[in-house]
Amino acid sequence: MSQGSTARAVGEHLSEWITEGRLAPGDKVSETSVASQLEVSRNTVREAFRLLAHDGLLVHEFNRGVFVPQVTSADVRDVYRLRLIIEPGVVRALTARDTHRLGTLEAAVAEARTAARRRDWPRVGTANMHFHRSLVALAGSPRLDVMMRRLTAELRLLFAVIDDPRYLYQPFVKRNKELLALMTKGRFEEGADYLESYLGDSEGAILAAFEERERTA
Amino acid sequence: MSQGSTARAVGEHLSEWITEGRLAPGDKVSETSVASQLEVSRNTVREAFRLLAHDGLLVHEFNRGVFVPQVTSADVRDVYRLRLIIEPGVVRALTARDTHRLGTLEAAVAEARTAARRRDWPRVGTANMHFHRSLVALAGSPRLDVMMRRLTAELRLLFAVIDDPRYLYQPFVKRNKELLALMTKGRFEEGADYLESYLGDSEGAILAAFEERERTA
DNA sequence: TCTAGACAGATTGTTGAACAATCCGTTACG
DNA sequence: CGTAACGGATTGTTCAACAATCTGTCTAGA
Repeated sequence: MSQGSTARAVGEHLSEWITEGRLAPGDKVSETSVASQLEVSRNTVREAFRLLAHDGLLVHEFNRGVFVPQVTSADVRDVYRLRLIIEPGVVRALTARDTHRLGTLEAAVAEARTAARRRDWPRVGTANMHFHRSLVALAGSPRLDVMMRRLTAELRLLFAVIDDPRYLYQPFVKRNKELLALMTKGRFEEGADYLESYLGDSEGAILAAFEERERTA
Repeated sequence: MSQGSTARAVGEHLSEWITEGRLAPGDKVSETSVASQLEVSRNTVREAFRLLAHDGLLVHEFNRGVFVPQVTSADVRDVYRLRLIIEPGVVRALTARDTHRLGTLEAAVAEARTAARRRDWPRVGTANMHFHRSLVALAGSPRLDVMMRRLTAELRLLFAVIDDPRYLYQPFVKRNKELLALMTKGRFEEGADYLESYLGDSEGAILAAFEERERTA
């Protein structure tokens, strides 16, 4: 199976189920049902639960079980508030030396490009996640990487709520590419500004969808 | 015992063992030894391990076991780099309204005061942790709270390496109190500046101890 | 002497069954 | 109609066992 732990494999399954909407926010995820569906032991499922709780994709309530988090517009604001602090900050702190360390970003852009051509929007989402994680990784802070990992995981949770993912994912492909172009030229200050407006737009789009949804509900 | 989960109780035990130096950085922590010492099942120990790994107090290596993280001066720099961004940023973003929301900070200062009088330095450390977590909580960002929880946990890990904790903890009592005084008066900009220099000093002190240690080793 | 590989012991990963504790929806009662 | 007891279902924890992997030792060979 996927190298090593079966618990990890179970975690990846659950992660897909969540990002693909097969498990909706608020849903309870029972140990026995997952165990029987994936043909693993209950104990292994529990370990997988802990892994996903680590990334914020599941919440654990003692003696009650694990649930897919109920996300609201407040969560959208919270996630983007942190992204708007972290990501432009990282870009602004870069110097000319870093121009030659953008390989992972280029890979992520290419990944998004081919996925978009194939209309494979979930994969575009993954590529986008990779892009922003790689961006933050340039700061060289292991702890910031952990934080960003969690943020991007929760980001996908937010996107999973939206009906039409294309509407949200499509703009990323172009804007990531343009941001990378600026950075390759060493124009980091411009890049940070661009990223700020880009994130602001993104937040606005998701927020609109959420507030619409909350109005009806 | 501590309400609810025994896994959590085991986690708290391990956490103490680490912060008190009974478990040193680099040490391997075996499942069976912990299970027999605390008279719980191996499975419960594994769950406790995951909880602490979540806070960065243990690292899990597949098929090899869990270890107390090996901390270096690079980790000191990383932790303080993030603290220096987060904490003064939070203080600067406060407004007059927040002047009446400093109860938890006052409690933490009081806790540190009484603990210091009793020469109970580990408890002073805990109080200091509470102070800074409460400070960041003022930002009202659940995700930032999670990040800060991890940072403070790792901070104690760093302190655990130092031989004489008094030397490091004592200054905190006074400076937290003074910072709180500024904030109570609504002088947040000054407070942020104060906090910056305070954190800078703290980093310097710990860094000196670490670099001395690394020179000998 | 040093390196490489095989072997054995110890540890982790996972399973399955079992039981206590807790939660939750239903029912019966006031 | 509200409430309290009841019972089924789910979680928390334990235990025993086995497979997979790691680690250190020992031997064989250059």
